[in-house]
Amino acid sequence: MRYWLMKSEPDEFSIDDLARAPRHGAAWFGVRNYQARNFMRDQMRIGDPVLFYHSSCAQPGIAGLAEICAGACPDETQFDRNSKYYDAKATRDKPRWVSVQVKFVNKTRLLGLAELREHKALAGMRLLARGNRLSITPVDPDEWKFITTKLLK
DNA sequence: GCCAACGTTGGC
DNA sequence: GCCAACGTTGGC
Repeated sequence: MRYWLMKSEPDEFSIDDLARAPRHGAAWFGVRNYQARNFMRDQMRIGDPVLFYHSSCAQPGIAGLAEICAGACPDETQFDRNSKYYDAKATRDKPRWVSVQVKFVNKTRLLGLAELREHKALAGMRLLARGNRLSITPVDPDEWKFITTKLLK
């Protein structure tokens, strides 16, 4: 089992939106970065726990917990000419982009980016690495444990 | 809005 | 394969 952090812009899709999603969760579409895609395609498994992170907003930080509830399948938006995620080079035969299904677990207090940076135990987090822009990053088990049992209790 | 950092594209 | 130019991310 692996742990993940997934970024979402709350204006687009927030933890509250996920909480309102159906029982089978919501499709995580629109990822257009190969590294992030490969994480979804090759390493994510059903049941993997997820830190849900709000990015590009007034208060960036961890806003809740989620869980992977279905594995990678083609991201439908790549075929949709009307979508901002449309990719002319993707075909049904050779899809480029995948999405996974994510379901709500619970909302947490907003654990802000500045606060995350205060803790030595989290200094190695991929999220916090200089220049990191990846929207999906692995989280070490120790980091997961520290965040969920120390910072979010 | 600014800007640092990174990813992608495309000419050579 | 190199690398300049460009586009995007995302915190501030």
